[in-house]
Amino acid sequence: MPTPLEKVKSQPDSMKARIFAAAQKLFAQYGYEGTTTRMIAAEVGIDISTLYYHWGEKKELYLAVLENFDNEIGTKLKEIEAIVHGKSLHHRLDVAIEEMCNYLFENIEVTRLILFSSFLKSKDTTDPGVSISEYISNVAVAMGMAMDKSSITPTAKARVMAMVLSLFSFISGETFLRPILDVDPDHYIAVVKETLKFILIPAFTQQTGDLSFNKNDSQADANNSAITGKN
Amino acid sequence: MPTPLEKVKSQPDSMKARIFAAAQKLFAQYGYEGTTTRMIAAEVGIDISTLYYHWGEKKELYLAVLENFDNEIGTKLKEIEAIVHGKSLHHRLDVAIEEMCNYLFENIEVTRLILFSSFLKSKDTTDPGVSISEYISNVAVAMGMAMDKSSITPTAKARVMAMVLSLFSFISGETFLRPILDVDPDHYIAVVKETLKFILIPAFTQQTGDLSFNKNDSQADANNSAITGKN
DNA sequence: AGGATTGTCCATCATATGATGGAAGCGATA
DNA sequence: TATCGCTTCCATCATATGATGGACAATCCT
Repeated sequence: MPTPLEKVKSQPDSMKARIFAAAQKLFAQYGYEGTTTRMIAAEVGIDISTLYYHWGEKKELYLAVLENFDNEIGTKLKEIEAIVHGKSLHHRLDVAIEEMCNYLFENIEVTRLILFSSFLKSKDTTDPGVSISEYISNVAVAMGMAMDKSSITPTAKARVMAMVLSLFSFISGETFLRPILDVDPDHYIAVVKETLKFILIPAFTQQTGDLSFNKNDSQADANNSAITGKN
Repeated sequence: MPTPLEKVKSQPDSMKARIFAAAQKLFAQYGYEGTTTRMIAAEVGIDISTLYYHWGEKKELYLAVLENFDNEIGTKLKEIEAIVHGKSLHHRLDVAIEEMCNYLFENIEVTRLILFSSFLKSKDTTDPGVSISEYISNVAVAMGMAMDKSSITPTAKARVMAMVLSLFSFISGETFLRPILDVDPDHYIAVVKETLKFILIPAFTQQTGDLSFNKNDSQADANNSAITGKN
């Protein structure tokens, strides 16, 4: 049975869903404090009263946006895990980076939102909070960095975090970072994927002995140091 | 000759400097919109009029905070470059990560601020903007990824970006991430350093020959032209 | 048709916030 | 002491914002 939010989203033309979409976009662009109910209403082209009629107070709308992301990201992670289950770590990373990039780039606003809502303090005491921690643990287990979710070392968690942070940063910062790279949106996605693979795959597939979790991937260090050439 | 801002900071007990410090802290915690002049005044323990007397409008104070960071980070990067100049890339990365972590952890608020001010849109048209782009180019050149600042490929810039983003994310998100790792502050710094080295050093020093996953970028070129090669 | 329900907007309120003017305090100097 | 300049605070304003009540219109149901 669908959650109340799923029911709303299943009718994208409904006023409640249109308001939701506008709110998602604006909250992500300007943050919670920086977004006013009037901005949201204007984006939809309605009166603020209509907004309040459908959603009640601003915070309710904000929480719905967060809750929605939480569900979506969880579903997406399970999807990816199903695809790559049993494959080599190298292959898993490749697919995961590819898939997560595609997904998050289609939802840049939400990606921004989750990063900011996690990092920025709220003056309100009622912090919503998305279950990022849960996902990190799941990924760590899925990558074979721990036997189960209760026995994950801080080191392992931090390494998964590094992956997530890189990914989220590149996508959340697109409007800021892309002009620096001076590429068009499609190229930006490609560059980000390539960069993430460049950064992450060597780290996780190397044999360094201090990794208690490395199981099925022995990537001999080919000493093709193309970058170290200088000096 | 000191800049106006340096002059202010040189007298830490002066009202103007105390206001500056409080503003820096609060802007970083709550963002620009989420911070009110009354909050800043309350933090210092003064009336808002006193704040306006010393700094004028809110935006002026905000810009000063950004400008200050801009100067500090630029200085720090030059310091690090001076220390590691001529050393191996591995050693440079090791020192740079160590030094930047130490520095940024001593200035978590400012680190947060710069990340948010870059990533969050402002309703005001006058975007301040810090010269991140400049620093990325400098680092790319310093790492031997390009001959000069005018000939840096998007790929090279993106790789430097990945370093910067990881670093900034881990530090900006400390209040959110540390509870997930469940470690004390000192341990958190250590874990972050170790994780960044784990992630970054293999990528930049081993270069396992396969950027095999991505299509076009065939740059198996030897020496430092692998990245600098303009396509 | 007639009434109820639903959805939308206009007008409005209460509060928070950016900003200012003026009075009062305080120290230095003549 | 009197005066001046610098600093701080109180009172206040104008606007923006979250939120609400009520009027009006459209739709549905009998």
